Amino acid sequence: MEAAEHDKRKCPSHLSTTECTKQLLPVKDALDILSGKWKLQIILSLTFGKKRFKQIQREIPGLTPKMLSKELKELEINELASRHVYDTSPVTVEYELTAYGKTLKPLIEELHKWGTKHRKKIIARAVRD
Amino acid sequence: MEAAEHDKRKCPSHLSTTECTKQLLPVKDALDILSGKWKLQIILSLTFGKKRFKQIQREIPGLTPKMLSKELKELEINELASRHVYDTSPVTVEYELTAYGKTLKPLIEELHKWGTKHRKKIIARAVRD
DNA sequence: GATATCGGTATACTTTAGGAAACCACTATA
DNA sequence: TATAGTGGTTTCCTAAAGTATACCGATATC
Repeated sequence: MEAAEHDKRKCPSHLSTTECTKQLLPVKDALDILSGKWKLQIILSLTFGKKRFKQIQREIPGLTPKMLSKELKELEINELASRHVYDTSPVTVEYELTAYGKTLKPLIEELHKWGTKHRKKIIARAVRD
Repeated sequence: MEAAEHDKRKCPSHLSTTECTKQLLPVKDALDILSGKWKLQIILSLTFGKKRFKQIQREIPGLTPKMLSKELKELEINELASRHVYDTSPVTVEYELTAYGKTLKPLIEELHKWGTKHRKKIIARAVRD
């Protein structure tokens, strides 16, 4: 009975349908880290070194403090960036990519590679038609 | 003057700030293809072979025909999936990943790899605390 | 003749993401 | 004493994403 319920058209023979969707969870996690309007730009900005709050905001036109604050908190929660407060006046806060945060690099490069090919393909079609 | 305007803390020395953000466009393109609530599951479903509309819908619980229709159209527009209509009764429509659509696989695997590590890290921390 | 299946579409609704503007305590500068 | 900069928060609002439900014409089955 159990074996008969498995439909080979849906999933590879060694995986049940629910196991398949479980495989998607980590992919969605990774995607969540990178998607959204500002995350990539903020991460990119931090790949070039430590940055202060206003400094990031100035670099990224249109980015409001609310959004920046929210995104930086998420980066911290995910241990991708660290926050350092210095007791100066006015207070200095620096954000920095962690070593772990830097492990995103190959992933972003892979996205860049595929995206570049895709741009070419879509633009080529637009010219053709 | 022009050279002096370039801030090395922001971007690598060979790129201007605007050139940097241009580099992000293809990354965003790739991300757009994969993000959204259903895209990944639909693509995954099609990696196991041709599928009919209702068949996909039955495989993915919660997916409404409106969303499925919309996502399939986007996949078609991006040439990731193809649509074949057969003049049977009732009409048969099959969707299939194109060869190009299959080039997403290494990208999704990369996301899976990073996401799996990330899950472990975050779960380990949750257990620790 | 009623019901079900096929591949969708149409309309109305809720939920989430993001934007605009004002504001906070603190301090340095003019 | 006024102004500007620091790192944010709060409130209100709009736009986009997604959900629920009903419906369509065609045909096959009961």
